[in-house]
Amino acid sequence: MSLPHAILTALLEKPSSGLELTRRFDKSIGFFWPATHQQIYRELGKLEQAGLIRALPSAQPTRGQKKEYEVLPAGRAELTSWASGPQDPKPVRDALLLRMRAAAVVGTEGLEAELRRHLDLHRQQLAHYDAIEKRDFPPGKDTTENRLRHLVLRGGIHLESFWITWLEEALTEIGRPDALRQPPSPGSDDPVSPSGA
Amino acid sequence: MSLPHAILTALLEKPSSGLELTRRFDKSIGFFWPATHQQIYRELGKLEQAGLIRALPSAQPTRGQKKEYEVLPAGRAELTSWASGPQDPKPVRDALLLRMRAAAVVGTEGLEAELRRHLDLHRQQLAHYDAIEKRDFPPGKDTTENRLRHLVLRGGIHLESFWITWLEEALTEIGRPDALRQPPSPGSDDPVSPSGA
DNA sequence: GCCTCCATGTAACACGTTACATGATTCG
DNA sequence: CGAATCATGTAACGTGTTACATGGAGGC
Repeated sequence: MSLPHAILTALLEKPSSGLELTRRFDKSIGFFWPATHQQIYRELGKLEQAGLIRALPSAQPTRGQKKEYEVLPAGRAELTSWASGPQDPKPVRDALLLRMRAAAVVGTEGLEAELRRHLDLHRQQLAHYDAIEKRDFPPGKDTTENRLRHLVLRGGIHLESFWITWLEEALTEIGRPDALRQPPSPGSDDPVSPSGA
Repeated sequence: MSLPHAILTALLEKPSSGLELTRRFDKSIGFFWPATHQQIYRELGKLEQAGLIRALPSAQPTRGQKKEYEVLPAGRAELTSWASGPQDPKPVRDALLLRMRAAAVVGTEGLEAELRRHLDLHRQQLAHYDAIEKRDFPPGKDTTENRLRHLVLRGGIHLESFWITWLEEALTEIGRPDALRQPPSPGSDDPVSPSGA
């Protein structure tokens, strides 16, 4: 139930058409909630039907014609309530950690190269965020909205830094002398808990 | 395409029935790839049909009767290939960051309490991981498999630490003198980029 | 016999992903 | 007028989520 709220947020920041939203997602909200244009059109339809947004009257409803949306009071209320209520954090779901776990069973072939590749990608992303931070959040301009948006960006920065740190640790570790022998014995005991419980 | 591979990994570690898998997921693989029993049964069916696993002959196929699976050579091959090939990291998708962004538009009511709550949850999870680390990865026992599994766990530990750090930073920041005034002006400019580009 | 727990499963829906279809506008 | 681009959409599918259904085994 997050995409509709992401869209409401974006529309409150600035009324837009579907494609405009898509592009704006790609360079800001989409960093922590990506969405394709198909998802966005689908949600815009639902939000309009639910009476949370409406198409600006200026636009004709013919196909291929730009259609701008704005948030209605009910939409703002819905967003406010969603943003202020409790919501548990969603558990992590990460394929790289999983593949590492698989490598413990079927062998580490190709693993080191993959870790290096990911390390590089995360460094690029971090550089990207750093550039945005320099550009958009210079000292001063200290409004409440900006502080909050800055915090979100710093979340992204910390997250990329986490990956970089961990990947470097992992590369060091699997590079150590005896750590690169091939597939281990089958039938070893349970995942994180060889000692039970 | 990750759940089937998570299941193959778990089954290689130890042949199991659906419920056993579910329980083992809950305390190890599920930390970074959660799955409910319904998902697991569904995938077990697909994997069996695809010829990657098979039910152990000892078990009868009546409803309500335990059914154990083991991985076939084709399954191991599939897992090996999946674990060694390239796969781009999936972009982040996090509701708390999103809600913070929304709060920049509709106001910060309830935000601080929610941040504290999350902080607490992440501290608990970190404590949990720390306990597992102490129990399962004492110095020594330095096989390749254990090193890899330890690295995965350390990934979880780093990740929780990231959240704790960031949440503490956020709480400090929104606690600062002028940062808690109510809803900001509507119609402010673009998300991360008030200055454009 | 009844309740509880173990175990396997069905059904329906929500959401994300990918590929493709179609109309409008602009520019050479 | 033809091609490229902008813009909105359809369709089909994979996976995750939630609620519920069914059968067997053991204890009281």
